[in-house]
Order: sequence, then structure tokens, then C-alpha cells
Amino acid sequence: MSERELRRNLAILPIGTVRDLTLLTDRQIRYYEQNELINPSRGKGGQRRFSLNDVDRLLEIRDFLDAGDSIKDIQEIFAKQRRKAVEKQDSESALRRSLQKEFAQIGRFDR
Amino acid sequence: MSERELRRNLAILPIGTVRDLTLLTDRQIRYYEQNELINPSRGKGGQRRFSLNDVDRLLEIRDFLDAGDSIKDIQEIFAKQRRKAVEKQDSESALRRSLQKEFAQIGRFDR
DNA sequence: ACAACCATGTCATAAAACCTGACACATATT
DNA sequence: AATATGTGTCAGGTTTTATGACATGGTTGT
Repeated sequence: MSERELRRNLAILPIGTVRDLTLLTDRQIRYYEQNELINPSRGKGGQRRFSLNDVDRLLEIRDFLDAGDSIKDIQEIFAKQRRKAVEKQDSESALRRSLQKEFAQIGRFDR
Repeated sequence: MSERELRRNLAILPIGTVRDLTLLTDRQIRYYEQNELINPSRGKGGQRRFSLNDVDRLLEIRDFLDAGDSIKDIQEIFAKQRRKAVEKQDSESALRRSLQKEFAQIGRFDR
């Protein structure tokens, strides 16, 4: 994962900030967590800490719900997204491997 | 101010997160605020809300103090930084103005 | 050496924010 | 009509934050 991705996954925001940022109620946010659409970590005292990625995800959820999708629909949409991401990552590392072979080949010619 | 700068100035972090991020105590953070080294805004109930820029600034403060500078020294350092920033901005907008004149000139030739 | 100052620790007390669990309810689905 | 969904709301308890005061070790100035 990139440095930037790491930063976006840092658990730094309390639920109040997330409420302000997303215009969702805390009831909604907790309900979405219960339904595993998000998975915020917890601080020492047990309070939720959200990342910037969580916020993005909540905004997505809001849009999908507004568009008429159900929670279950959204669960599947996210599952599909995850599969795609894995696929993409796999094909990229395959590409890296094949490029490495090519460069190794070139290196041999150079000698 | 750029979009990115705006985001970095969003007041989103409670003091607990800032404590974790900077390894400062809340006593220290409040003391620096008292001495106007930072100026976090306040949420509805009066609680401090820090921005990412505030965090950066606190890390700077920590470094300066470690290096032996006093709070007053740091106040002056920051004041100087602000003056420089204004200067830079001024010279940039002067540059923009002169470039605009040049382009206006070119436009005239084109006709 | 002594007083004054600086940066921080610590404690008490109060308020705000957050947690979970439960019940209510309007709307949509079966 | 019965059930399921998504959200509102309230109660009771815990955690976090706020402010103000006093304490203290280290440095500075006289």
C-alpha cells in the first residue's frame, strides 16, 4: 500500500466529526457498521475512530441509499469492488514480474 | 488558497488524536495554544478541533523546543514565516500581473 | 545564593461526547 | 396482514475534554 493510502487509513476521527463531514446521524453510521459496510477501529476507551477512507465510504453509502439501493445491495457492491481491486493488484504484480524478466534479458545483452 | 490547503485547514481532530499523532501531552498542547503558537477552532460544545496543519505546526514546535528554542523564540520564528509567506504571495501576484500585461501585448500583435 | 521565570505535571470538578441496548415508527416487501 | 428495513429517540453508564489551581525541576538574572 502506498504512503498516501496508509495516511488515508489512519484512524483519527471521532464520530462527531464524521457526522459533520457526511451529514449522516450517528445512528446511521453505527447501523452501517453493524451491517459491515464500514469497520472503524476503536480507541483505548472503546470509542470509534474513523479514517478518511471511512468517510469516503460513508459518502458512497449515502449516495447508494439515495439512489434506492438497499444495505444488502451495497454490501454486494463493495464485495465486488474488493474482488476487482484484488484482480487489479494481481495483474499489476504479474506485469511487474514480466517486466522484470524483460529487463533481466536486456541486462544480459548489455554485457 | 488551494483546494488542498483548504482541506489541510479543516478542523476535524479532537485533542486525543493530536496527542497520539504528536506524542505531546494535552497540557503541552493547551499551553502552546495559550501562547498563540496554534489556534485550533472549537466545536459546538467548546471542544478544540485541530486541523492537519495544526498537527504539522505542533511537530515543528516540538522540534524547536527540543533544539533549545523558547516559546518566545518560536513565536518570532512563526511571525517571520508569516511575513515571508505574504512577501512570496505578493511577488507571485506581481509576476502574474506582469505576465498578464505581456500576454495582452501579444494578443494585440496577433490581430 | 536567591528570586523570578519557564515549561510541564498533576489534581479537582464540571460539561460534553460517546457507548450500548431497547423500543417506536413509517415505509416497503412478501 | 405480517414481516423486514432504515432511522428516530431515550435512558443510563463510561470516556473524553475543559478550566483553573497548585506544585516542581531547570534555567536566568541580580
